[in-house]
Amino acid sequence: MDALGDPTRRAILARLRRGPAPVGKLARDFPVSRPAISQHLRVLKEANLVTDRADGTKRVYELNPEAFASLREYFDEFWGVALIAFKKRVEHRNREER
Amino acid sequence: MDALGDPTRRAILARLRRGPAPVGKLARDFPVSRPAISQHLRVLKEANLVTDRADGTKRVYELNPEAFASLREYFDEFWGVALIAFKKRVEHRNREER
DNA sequence: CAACTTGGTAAGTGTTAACTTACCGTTAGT
DNA sequence: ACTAACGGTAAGTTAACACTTACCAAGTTG
Repeated sequence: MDALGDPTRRAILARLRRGPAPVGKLARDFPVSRPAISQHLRVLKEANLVTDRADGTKRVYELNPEAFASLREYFDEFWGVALIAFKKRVEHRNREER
Repeated sequence: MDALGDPTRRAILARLRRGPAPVGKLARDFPVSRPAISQHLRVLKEANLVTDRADGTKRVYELNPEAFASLREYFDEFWGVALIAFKKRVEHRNREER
């Protein structure tokens, strides 16, 4: 979640939706230096949002489907708890008004 | 999305799942000062994640359901695009292997 | 092997932002 | 009206972080 806080990282993820890409190509697509991209990719990798593999001298980064599954799970669970609590409050209020 | 970058703010949201709460109560539940909570709440409010209303001298903050709906929408759309791109790549690969 | 491409990392810099204390306005109760 | 409770805001400090340049390691190609 912390990894999603930075706009550049979100942009990198958005770019990776279209398919895997090596670091250099990503750096060319963005108005920041290649090392900056590398550092962002490290954060994204530590957050398990992307995976990487070597391809010659290149290193290809790709979206990690599992991460987004668990991210969605997180939201569903969060929202689920909130809904249950909301229902309980409504019931409680009705009971008092009776 | 930027608003979700901070752990304290996520904790505040998690607390608000259980129901609305005034600033002072939130401040007592967290290891930071009341002004810090106020500032976080302002960010959350600007991000439309919470709503607030006056109640005497208290100010009650509450989760905003709409925000989470649109947040989920965001993820669904994001993930949808990625899936479509993935499918296209698979088809393309099959065509080439033939 | 030599030259080139690619990318990770170290070191340094500037800005942001999360926190603190201090202060002020507003509402409630006696 | 006075006092207490509540909370927003201003000002200042400190730590985090997004970025840069410089350097180095590893792989590919002639």
